[in-house]
Amino acid sequence: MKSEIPPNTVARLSLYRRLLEAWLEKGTTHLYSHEIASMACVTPAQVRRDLMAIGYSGSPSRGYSVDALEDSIGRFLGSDTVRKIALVGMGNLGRALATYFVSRAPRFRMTAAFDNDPRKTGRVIAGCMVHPVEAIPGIIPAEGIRTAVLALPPESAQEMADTLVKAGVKGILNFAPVPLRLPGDVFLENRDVTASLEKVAFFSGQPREGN
Amino acid sequence: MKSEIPPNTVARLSLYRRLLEAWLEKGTTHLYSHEIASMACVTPAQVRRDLMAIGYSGSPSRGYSVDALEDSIGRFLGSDTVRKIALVGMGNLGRALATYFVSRAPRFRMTAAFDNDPRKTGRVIAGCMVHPVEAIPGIIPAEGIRTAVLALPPESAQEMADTLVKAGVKGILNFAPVPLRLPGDVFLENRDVTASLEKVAFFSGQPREGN
DNA sequence: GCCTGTGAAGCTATTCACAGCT
DNA sequence: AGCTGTGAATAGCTTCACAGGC
Repeated sequence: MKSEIPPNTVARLSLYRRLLEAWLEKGTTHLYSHEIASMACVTPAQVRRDLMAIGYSGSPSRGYSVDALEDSIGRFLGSDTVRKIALVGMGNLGRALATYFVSRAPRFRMTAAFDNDPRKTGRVIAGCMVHPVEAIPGIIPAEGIRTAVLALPPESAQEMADTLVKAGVKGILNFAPVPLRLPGDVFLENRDVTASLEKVAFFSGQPREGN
Repeated sequence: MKSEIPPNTVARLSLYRRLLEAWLEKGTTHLYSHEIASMACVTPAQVRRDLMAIGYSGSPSRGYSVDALEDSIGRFLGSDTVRKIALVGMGNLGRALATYFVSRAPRFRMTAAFDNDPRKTGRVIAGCMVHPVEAIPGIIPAEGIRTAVLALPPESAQEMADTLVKAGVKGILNFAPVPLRLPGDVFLENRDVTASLEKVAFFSGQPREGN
């Protein structure tokens, strides 16, 4: 095989799609790459490359068909099928994420949530049924869940990640502030909020050249 | 000027530092690059490059002094001085972030929080005094705040970002799921959670080669 | 003229590989 | 022998710039 999709392209496609939906509702039928680029705050060349990656072609005279492109991105990302997600950790961050996903990312289904606190398990919190972590090996394969979000304290993150991978998870979005050691066939995205803030704080101090 | 620090290096330094602190408490005095690398789940060469960037040198025989390195990173990141942060948006995510920072990132001070909901303003929530957004132009310059975290719905994110920049903010950590158009001298880090989840879900489906 | 699609160039980030030190 | 520091190589991502089409 030759062609790989750059991860950043996937993230941008997600954004393009949301922008296109807004235009669809307004009845706009066609957009040029520079118009999409402007809304997404990227360069027009970037937009064309990204669309090239999913094999979608526009017309030089009219640009891209909003309707067909939205559909094309949707099928590429797989959002026409239900994508089941597991959430592990129902602390402050976990609850906020659950609420966020339910209201803002309806294309994902938060199929199951897990926590080790018995005061939380067995209840529905933020729209998600919370199970004890011991139920992971049973529920994940039974539901065919392949994607998990970790919102855990650093102490238990690695252990839960191992449990998830053993149960068949192939992609983890990790909010715990520790690195995870995972097999190479599991996709990992780290969102260490402390490190992000450190980065921003650092460059807020440094003077930067404008563009 | 010639040398620029790679943003990713800054994020990793934040991680190294936290790892070193744990070893300091255990009384370990020296570590080799491959030991730090193993804990951080990166390559030894990456660690040496990162430390080279801050001008810290180890010894081929003993490795890096945990104590001196921790200190060196701290001074480089500026964490010996108080770094004031403003948080804008006290919804579910904002509250979770505030709680998280107060307990897990004590080197940052959440100096002020802002929200436009009158039921929230004037109170202390998650350890932060919440002000109305109209107070931004007064408080930000008075406190000398240069860094802000945005946890807002997409509709108001751009407007609040503009207000913050006008008030002197030079770095924004954006959790709103929209791109922000900002002057080139303002550092921007986007943490669009929907896009992150989309990326992970996409690659959870695709088979990937191991390492 | 102004657009798309895309080879080539340019940047940035990471890893290799080895000289030099102890 | 096994480490660090680093030039050189590689990989990955973004932008340039232009051929080709309406």
